[in-house]
Amino acid sequence: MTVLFSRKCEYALQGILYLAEKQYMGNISAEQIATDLNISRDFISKTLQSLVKDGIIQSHRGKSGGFSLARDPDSMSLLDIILIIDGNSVFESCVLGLPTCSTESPCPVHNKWGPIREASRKMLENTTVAQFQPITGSAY
Amino acid sequence: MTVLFSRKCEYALQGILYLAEKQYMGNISAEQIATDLNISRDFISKTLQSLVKDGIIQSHRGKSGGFSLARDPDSMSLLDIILIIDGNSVFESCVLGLPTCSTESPCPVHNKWGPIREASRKMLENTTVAQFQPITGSAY
DNA sequence: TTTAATTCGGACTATATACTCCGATTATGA
DNA sequence: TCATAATCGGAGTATATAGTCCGAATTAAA
Repeated sequence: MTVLFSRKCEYALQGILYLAEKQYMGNISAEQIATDLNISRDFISKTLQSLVKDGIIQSHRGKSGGFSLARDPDSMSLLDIILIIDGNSVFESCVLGLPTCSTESPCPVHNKWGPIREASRKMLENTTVAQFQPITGSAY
Repeated sequence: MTVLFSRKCEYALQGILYLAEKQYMGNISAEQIATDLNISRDFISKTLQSLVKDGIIQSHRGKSGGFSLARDPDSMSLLDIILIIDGNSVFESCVLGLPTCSTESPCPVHNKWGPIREASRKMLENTTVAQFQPITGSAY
């Protein structure tokens, strides 16, 4: 079960953090990434492909091809990635799932939840991909 | 798509908040609840049935039967309900889904996330079902 | 120019969650 | 005692997400 973000989003974050770490090595194959992150090659491959479409990472086919970051990791926040993949429903939708809940007509929990929601959004917005290098030896 | 809790959990919270509001009316039928909350009768029924097993609410069969709270709404926190239905994975698991991430060997995001996780847990723990009455006229 | 390594893309399967259906059971009250 | 109104419980369907498979296209280097 996913905690907060979709599995696809989790894998994307893992993949990007990994690519940022290995940035100096140029293209890295899906095979290599899958092995290091202990994820199925086909699945991380699919996930990374969609990130290519989103312009977050680059890919190169053929021999010695692979994936690499498309943007400066300094200008890439975790929030950027989350918004692209999962959208902003995590930060907007009602916690109780009430369809009619909104800022104007808040459900019982809405106002209590607001500050926490804002804090997490800000944290993710202010945390860039670059901040995490090097991460080798950590939970990977 | 669910935001934070499972759909079952969302419906359970809605149902319990609703029952707390209508507490003085005694048994309320699944039919009635479904209509007021705009949820399928069969589904809210199933959800409430499992809450009966968990001892959170009571049920009575037969004519003029229905559901009612089993405990004092003052002593029922939102966290109680969430833990029973979704477990505590929301508060424990790694945000990035890394299986090896833990307090001892935290992933890059782990420590940044900690305070927010704690704040939300505390909020849910300190918010009782009783605090929300009456909620008629709000987002229901 | 050929071979090997790689992404790409489409179609497929698996699984968990969400949701429905309906008959059996139970209780009330006329 | 009978009709009615309700939960109970089990089995089924629907849908979204997760994950796999494999062949085609592409590229680098031998």
